[in-house]
Amino acid sequence: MSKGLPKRSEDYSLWYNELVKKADLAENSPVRGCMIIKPYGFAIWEKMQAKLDQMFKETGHSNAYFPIFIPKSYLSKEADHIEGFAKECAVVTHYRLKQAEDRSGLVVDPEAKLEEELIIRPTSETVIWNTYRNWIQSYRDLPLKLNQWVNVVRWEMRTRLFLRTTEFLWQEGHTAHATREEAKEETLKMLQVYTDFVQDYMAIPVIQGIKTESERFAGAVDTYCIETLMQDGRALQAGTSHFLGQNFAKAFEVKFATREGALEYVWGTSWGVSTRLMGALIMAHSDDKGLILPPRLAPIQVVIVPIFKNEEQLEAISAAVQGIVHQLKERNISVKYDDRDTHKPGWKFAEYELKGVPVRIAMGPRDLENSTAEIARRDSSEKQTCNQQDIGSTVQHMLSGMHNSIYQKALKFRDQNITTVDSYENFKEVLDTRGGFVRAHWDGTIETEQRIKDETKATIRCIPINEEAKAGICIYSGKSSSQQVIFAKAY
RNA sequence: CGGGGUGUAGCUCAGCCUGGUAGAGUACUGCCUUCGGGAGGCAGGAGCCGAGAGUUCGAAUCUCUCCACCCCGACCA
Repeated sequence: MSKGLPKRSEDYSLWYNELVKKADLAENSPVRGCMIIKPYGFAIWEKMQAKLDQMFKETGHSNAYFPIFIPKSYLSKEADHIEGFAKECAVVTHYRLKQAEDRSGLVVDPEAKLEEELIIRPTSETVIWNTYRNWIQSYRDLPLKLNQWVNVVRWEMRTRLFLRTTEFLWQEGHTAHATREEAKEETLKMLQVYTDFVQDYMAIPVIQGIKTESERFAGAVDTYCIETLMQDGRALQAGTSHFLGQNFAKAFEVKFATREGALEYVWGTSWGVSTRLMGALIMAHSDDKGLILPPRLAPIQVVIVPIFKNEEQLEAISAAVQGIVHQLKERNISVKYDDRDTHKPGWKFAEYELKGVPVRIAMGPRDLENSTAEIARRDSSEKQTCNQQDIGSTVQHMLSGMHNSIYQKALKFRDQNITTVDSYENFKEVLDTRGGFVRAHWDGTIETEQRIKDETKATIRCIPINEEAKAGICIYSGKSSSQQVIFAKAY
């Protein structure tokens, strides 16, 4: 393991890239734009998955699986949907390879051309709604609330590990309802599930909002989102929940008989979060020493490092450590005892700081004499000496305190970096100097939004849904505006 | 697809201008001393110098062609 990480203040982007690699989260794959998620990175993703999956089940959803291949014709059925995804689809055209004539390798067998080309799912609305047509006949079949954990492919031009990759992992929920109200309620309920998860588990504050027409999901009536702010002042969309109206039901002829016997189109929603959350997790909290993981998602919550000169010392320390491990496991705290003699304590300290392990316990001969241990917090770098018998409770308090502490820190940062502006001059100045979220009045037109984007690279992240709408004047056009919206430069 | 850059040890790179036995740091292997914040010494293994063609007695180095990757722009969760 090489030493040192670039400093955030010097090159934030490089810091992120290096951190992802050095903390053993992920690396680039032989295929451009794809990533190899390493065991440590995947362990974090698994913890996210486990909690989210539980939350989905608790809100009445079931998991299912739909195929990765989608007939090309399906994509064409919803007009806006084609528009949004056509440009980034990977397409399967053949089903066989053969030996080249000159034996130089394998070539695509031109004889094996598919009758209908298949696209690799960029999202699964089409195949799912095509299936829902067969599953839904009556109001008794509704609501239908499914989720799937899968990979999807969107052929991106520029990629970055976790933040934007050609293939990524996500979950996509797809629900069907009898009424508009119920579907809207579902859309907002899942937005709230995401909000709770990101705030309570990832320790990142969010702004809930609704997307403008140009940022809306292709095929949705409304797209709701949660927006987060990274340490460099750029925004990151952490999750989206779409109210699909009857768009897909109409495209795929999904109708149901009402209680009264009338035939009506079904109302739909879809919602997803992806491995991009890993990017948010990394960028929201970590420092120049490495990752800072919120305790509830850390694969290892506590690491114990023995400090010893010889075999006898190690044995004596190990015996005392067993009691500590027991105390921690009793409290469902995940703990790793690193008694390797191949690395020195200082090396291990740096290593676990790089990997964001929330609490480190060090125990050496001096501690052994005093029945103590040294406990260090990753987020604040504070160290304290603790009696061995109190370690379980001390660590437990420390972990929950740490969650609150990093959340509060992120919240304070976020709030300090929301700037309200009343003029375009001021708007540009804020974007150029401090970045962050910029709250401003907007006249509601695509033209204004586009011009601002072209001139400043800032986009409308969302129209907040938890703020009182106050009328005003658009900073760009001077026309009337019904509400302030949130602008930012975004990932 | 435009504009710029880079390909040499697992990784980061020097060497190229001015052709002459393939280098450093780090990582790796072994031994000794160390061990409360990324230790030190000694020894060792490691390379089709991106690919092909050319010039030359001789090419990592000069010439040409190709390929790959990275950065900056146009698209996006």
